[in-house]
Amino acid sequence: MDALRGYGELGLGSRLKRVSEYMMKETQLVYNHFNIDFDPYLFPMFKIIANKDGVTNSEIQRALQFTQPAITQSINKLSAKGLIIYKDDKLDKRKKIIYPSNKGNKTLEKLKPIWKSIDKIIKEYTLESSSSLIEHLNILENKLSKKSFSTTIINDIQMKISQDIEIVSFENRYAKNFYNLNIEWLQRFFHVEPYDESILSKPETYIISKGGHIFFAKLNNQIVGTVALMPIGNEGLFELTKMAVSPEHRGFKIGQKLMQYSIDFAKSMNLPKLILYSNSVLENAIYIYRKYGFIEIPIEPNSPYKRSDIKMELVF
Amino acid sequence: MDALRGYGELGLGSRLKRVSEYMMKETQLVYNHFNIDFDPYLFPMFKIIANKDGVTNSEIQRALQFTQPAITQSINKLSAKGLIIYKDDKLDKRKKIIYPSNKGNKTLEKLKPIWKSIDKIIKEYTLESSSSLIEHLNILENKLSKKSFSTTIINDIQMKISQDIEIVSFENRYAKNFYNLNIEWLQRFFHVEPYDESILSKPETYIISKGGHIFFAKLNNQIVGTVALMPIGNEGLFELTKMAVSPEHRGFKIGQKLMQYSIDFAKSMNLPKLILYSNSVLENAIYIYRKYGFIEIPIEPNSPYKRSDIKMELVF
DNA sequence: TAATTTTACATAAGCACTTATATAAATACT
DNA sequence: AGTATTTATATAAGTGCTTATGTAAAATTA
Repeated sequence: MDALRGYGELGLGSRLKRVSEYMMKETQLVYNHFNIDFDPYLFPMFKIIANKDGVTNSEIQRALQFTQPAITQSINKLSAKGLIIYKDDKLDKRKKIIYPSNKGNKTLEKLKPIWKSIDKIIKEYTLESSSSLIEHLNILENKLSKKSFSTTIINDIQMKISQDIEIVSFENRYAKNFYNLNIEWLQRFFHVEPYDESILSKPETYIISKGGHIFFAKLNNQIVGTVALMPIGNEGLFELTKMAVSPEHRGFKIGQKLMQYSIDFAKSMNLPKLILYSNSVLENAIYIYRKYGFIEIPIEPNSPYKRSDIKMELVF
Repeated sequence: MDALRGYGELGLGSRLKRVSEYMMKETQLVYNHFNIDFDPYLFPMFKIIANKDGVTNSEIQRALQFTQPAITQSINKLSAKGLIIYKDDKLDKRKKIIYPSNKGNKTLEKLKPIWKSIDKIIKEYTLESSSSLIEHLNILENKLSKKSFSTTIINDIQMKISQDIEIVSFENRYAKNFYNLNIEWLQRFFHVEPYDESILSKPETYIISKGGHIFFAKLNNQIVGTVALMPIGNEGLFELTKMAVSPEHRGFKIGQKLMQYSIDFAKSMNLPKLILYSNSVLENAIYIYRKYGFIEIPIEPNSPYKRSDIKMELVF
């Protein structure tokens, strides 16, 4: 029982507000999912700044028809996020000319695929002929209530990226990527031991030459994730380890793609099972392990990694 | 150059917000114009309270899908305006049951024609078939930019009321209306003199029997305004005086309707001119006098009214 | 050239929402 | 019956806008 809908044209103002607020909130969730420090309400301003390369406060104000203090405040927010920089106008000392910063341009590149997907999905939802504005709103709200807007957008983006992800095997030129991808989470969560340094610096020596395998996720010719299968003991037991995804590419299910590939590979080798060691602070990783069928088993007192407090296995 | 429009589907969220905010603001202007102490954002809540006769905070919340604090705050606002009253639920002591107050019901009666007009105009603007939501928004915004929404609504209501207004001549049964209508503004702006009391209490004696005329504006069988033409001296000079409109019916151009009728009447009597005395604080009245062609002339030192500081005449 | 008006931007406070949290009463669980 | 959970409402603080106002520089006018 949606009272606002029952009011028809009379409730249009409140109705528009409700839909708008919903979409803003959901868009925020999408930005959060992809770890982008950006707010939906900043979108119109930031897009103008990005398009025009050098605008003033009042130029934005005229283009958007918000009040001038609203623009000033949003600009301050963009500046606080480090997305824009100012230059003083030489000819008119009152003016502050606004440009996207380097970080701003990087953020923009991350935002573009999201904006593209939003545009696509909204078109799917609203490019329909109808006999009134209210009917169009009904259609839109019905679609939004079936599946949340954020989920739809996130899935759409993940699917698109997923199609473009290619899994490749180790080559020497990827050694540096292997190091960089893994050192990031090691440094962030734990202390990097000398043994870590060795294994990450010389994967050829420590993994490949011992009969192990390293796979990489490649997106647009860029290495964005990795995982290794390392033999332990000499009974054909393999450990899944050194899984990492670039911070800029989290949220695209790249970890899951690597995991699926590793499992398929292990099965094709007729391995009886895979084991892995992890730590309970690595919640996202453990979520993936569980999702792909790994079950927690007791960890031996002298486990090979000091930092591990969880051992899991996947029996085929 | 409207950047938001240029963004198409991508800018939908911001776009909806903009249209919504515009309509809210304009609706506020309409309420202000008709001297109704009400806010557009209170509309959905107040309509539920009015329809259901006895609702709780959380029932409203479920019907509108706002957050519960939003409802509590709006209810407090409605209460502060005196539009609602509470009763405690006997069975469940947590609940506060909300009803419209007497003032609330009165306000509701004033709001209904406005809501009716808003619904009608929005239907005119949006009951059109189009191939996308954005196109519908374009149509709506184009129409809103041609003539402000508030002006359109106010004119529509004024026109409807104007058609229903009937001007009638003095009868004894209207004497009380003549008194009440005039005493209101006299008390509000000035001090009521004994002579005022006499003339307002006995219009028959002081105006009609001396060859004067009194007209009344009648709306739905209710007297809502008045004006008098009073002879002064014995050279056929008439003074336009005692013009008043009920506070509940201001904004409907009733004063202008009475003025037009008086002028037509004076012309039909072949009067050479009309004069009037007023005071500069009565800005709305003077606006009407000027609009209908009255010109300010020097006021005699011993004018008949202590409170007058302006004298005007309209020569035919 | 001096005085006035306009333009560009900033700051303060208010408003209608939000999230987070508190409190009391009713209901469900064991 | 006693305890935990849920429900109904209130309060506090934050957010993105608004209006109102201030300040400095530029443009216009006298």
